[in-house]
Amino acid sequence: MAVTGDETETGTSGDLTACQLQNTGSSLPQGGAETSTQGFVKSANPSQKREHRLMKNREAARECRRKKKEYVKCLENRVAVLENQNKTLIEELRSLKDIYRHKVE
DNA sequence: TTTGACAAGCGTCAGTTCAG
DNA sequence: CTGAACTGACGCTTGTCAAA
Repeated sequence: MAVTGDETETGTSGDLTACQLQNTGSSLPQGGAETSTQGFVKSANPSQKREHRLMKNREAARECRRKKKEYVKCLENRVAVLENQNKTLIEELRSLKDIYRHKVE
């Protein structure tokens, strides 16, 4: 056996932490250099404010999609690893059953 | 070559969440 | 309470591919 031993190691425990989507960066203050932005927002006229808001949202949407894509890829990885692990365990069980049967006979 | 179906990516809006 | 960030939903554009 030891067919997929290496893969199990990269998978299970690692992916549990790697596949987190919710709190990876969403609630972080994103850079922290908001002072200039705030100054701008206060002095800007409504159409400038709107433009600024749209730009911010555009970037946020892009980032959101990037994170989601990464998360999905991570989950798919995890599925592959677990499927391999499952296959290995089934094989192992079969061979143990076989050994047992020969002993009994 | 043309055309229709499909997937992927994008921008925008609206609703939600959270820090200040 | 308010402003900023996040995200689901919607419509639009673009690229790819198989069938005609």
